[in-house]
Amino acid sequence: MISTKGRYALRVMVDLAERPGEGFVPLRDIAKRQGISEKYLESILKSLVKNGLLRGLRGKGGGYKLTRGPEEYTVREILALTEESLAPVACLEEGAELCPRRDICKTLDLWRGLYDMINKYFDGITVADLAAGGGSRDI
Amino acid sequence: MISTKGRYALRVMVDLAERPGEGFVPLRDIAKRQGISEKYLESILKSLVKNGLLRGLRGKGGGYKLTRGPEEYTVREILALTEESLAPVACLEEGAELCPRRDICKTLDLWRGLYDMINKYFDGITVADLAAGGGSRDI
DNA sequence: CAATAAACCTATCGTACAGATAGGAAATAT
DNA sequence: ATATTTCCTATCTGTACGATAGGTTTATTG
Repeated sequence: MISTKGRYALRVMVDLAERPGEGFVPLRDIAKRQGISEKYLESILKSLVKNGLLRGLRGKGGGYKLTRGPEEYTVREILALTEESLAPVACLEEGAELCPRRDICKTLDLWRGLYDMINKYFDGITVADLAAGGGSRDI
Repeated sequence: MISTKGRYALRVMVDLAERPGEGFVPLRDIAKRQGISEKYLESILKSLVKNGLLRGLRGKGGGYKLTRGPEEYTVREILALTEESLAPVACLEEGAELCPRRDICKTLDLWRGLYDMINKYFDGITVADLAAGGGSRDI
């Protein structure tokens, strides 16, 4: 289950991708457009800045901007930062202690296959894809 | 994230599938083999019985048995019972209130695609597949 | 009929984490 | 100087996961 943190992070990235050349965009504007609490969003953007996906500038005229082109961010990269883990089961999480049943477990391959599939899916979609494709296709 | 409930349920189904023609298998034996607390497992099996995936018989010589052939249970069916929801995001859960941003949301299609993919994956694997294929392939 | 073995039922509990809120400190512009 | 904005730290609440405990009903067996 993807948390609001990850979902909000993606929406912010798309929001910024839709404003190329506008320089630094203040959190306030993003939060208002996206209908997300400013304070909560702040904590999310902090981790994106810390990991170099965004640049933040303080003071008047400050805000946030992308550090690369939208096509250079994969969905996976963003979710990996904001989610605790993308692994579908605890025993596949990084740093998990080795399951004593791993050699006889009849379900382990099921989870490995799922994990692989999800990772590939998220790897294959960029912020640019979301900005271009998403939204109301149901016309 | 799949909970222990769903993971344990699958392991129990496979465990029973590996014992065809043994009649009713007591919870005690399953729990011991799988290394799971009896009491906890009990609550999981209850829901499987209630939904007709297993038959339970009380009293001496009682236990649990499959109600169909192992190839007639899909993984999805089992997980759907034990997991609260398989939807990757809250807005896709059944009975969720309609998101007011659903027509402009740039990420909704991303989640729909993921949900579809996961459902198809789980639909395509049966308990018989798990019993046959899983485990140590790394020989 | 008594004893035993098993599923069934109800209630409780601790812990962790998601989701959020609040208040202030530091930096940048005008 | 003042306004604006990110940055930092701390705190709070509800909820669901994961588990445990004790008792009740049903069936078999000697």
